[in-house]
Amino acid sequence: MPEERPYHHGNLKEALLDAAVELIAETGPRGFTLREAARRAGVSHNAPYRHFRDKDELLAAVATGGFGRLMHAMQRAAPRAQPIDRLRRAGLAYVDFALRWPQHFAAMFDAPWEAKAYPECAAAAERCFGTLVQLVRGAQAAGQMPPGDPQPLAYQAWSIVHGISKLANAGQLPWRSRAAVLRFCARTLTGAPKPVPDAAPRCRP
Amino acid sequence: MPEERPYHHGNLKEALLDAAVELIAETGPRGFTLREAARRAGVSHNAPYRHFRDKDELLAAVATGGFGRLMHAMQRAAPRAQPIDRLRRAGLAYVDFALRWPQHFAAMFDAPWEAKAYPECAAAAERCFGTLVQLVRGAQAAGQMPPGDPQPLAYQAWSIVHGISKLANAGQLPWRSRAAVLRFCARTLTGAPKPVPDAAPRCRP
DNA sequence: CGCCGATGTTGCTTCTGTCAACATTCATTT
DNA sequence: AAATGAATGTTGACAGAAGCAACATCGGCG
Repeated sequence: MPEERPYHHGNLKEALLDAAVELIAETGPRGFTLREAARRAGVSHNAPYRHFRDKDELLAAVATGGFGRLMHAMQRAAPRAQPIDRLRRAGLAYVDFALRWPQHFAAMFDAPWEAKAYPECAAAAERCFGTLVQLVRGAQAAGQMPPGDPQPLAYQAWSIVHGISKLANAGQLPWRSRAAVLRFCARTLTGAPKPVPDAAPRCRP
Repeated sequence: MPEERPYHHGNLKEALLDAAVELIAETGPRGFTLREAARRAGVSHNAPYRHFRDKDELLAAVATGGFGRLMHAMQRAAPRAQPIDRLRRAGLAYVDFALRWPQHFAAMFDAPWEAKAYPECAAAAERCFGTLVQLVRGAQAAGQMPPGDPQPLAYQAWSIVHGISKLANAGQLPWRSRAAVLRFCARTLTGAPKPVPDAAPRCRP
């Protein structure tokens, strides 16, 4: 196996993706630069064009990878807990992911008006959402969520964790530690203090 | 009052802000360019530096204005309805704002890791959140929300509408019309189908 | 009337994305 | 085994943008 990269480097595509992820983690999607990624991969400023049509395609590839990681993080969360708890843990995993790699997360969801042109990325996002729907379905089957179409419920759950993630990353939430934000998220997901509760009379045993 | 701008244009700062808002609405914060803003304002590419330290400061000013508009939109929402309904309407106004000016909304919340350096912008965001807290307080006073510290409740409400706004703008929600997204938001805020209900033994008379 | 600070302009330098032309290597075919 | 063509990388160019410096123009001050 050729460990030396005399001229053809071997797996530039992977190296570029890694460099891009690293760069984005450091300086954000905005500070990210094709040339700097090439520099870090040890190739000339034009080598990336042999593997990606343009800058946006590399960004899209990074986002695609992010959706994969996010999906696995959600799937790994408490795989043998009660279905409803699996869903909650998956939500916490979502927020945890967003807080650990805020820039990567931003690359996945910001500047999407053009990302729509990358079907692989859209498919990865779709799969990611699909696991959420599956989790909701599980909770429904266990009678822990109201029956019916799971999609609206999944979208609602997604909205909550996504909102917390985005606001936290934007520095708009008052908690500074990841643990504190996750506690807030857990409290919100448990629904103890319903965000905007129904005005109907509450049942208290 | 000098209506002519022979050499000194009179109110370049305002004109630049307007041009920037317009430009951002067209091409997004990413496509935004200081030089193009200057071009639209009819001045040379370096005139903006007399009014803003750099590109980011102009962006921050645009974001600051956005927070003001958003706040007013929330305050205008159903000013004489039931407190809990005022809160819901304010949430809908939030999402409506985000959907109507997605790029402006993005300028307010994306790339914030650096926006923190602009105290005016942070203050505007703070005021914006403050009106939300006030609305929650009103609902609490009317007995329509659980008593206690209104801040966590306000943050939860904010997270929901923010999540819906961001996902919708990212094209991740399935509804294509603004009205449909707003209906989804209204349903979510009414809380009829709780997103992730408590797993604790349910009280059923 | 002459000076000064504010505002606007022209002209650079550096960096980036992208195109075009050229170089190197590998695999395959003869 | 030598040659050839497709991948893959490299060098060099150009346009556009951010930002710095030096210069120009204007209004208000003595």
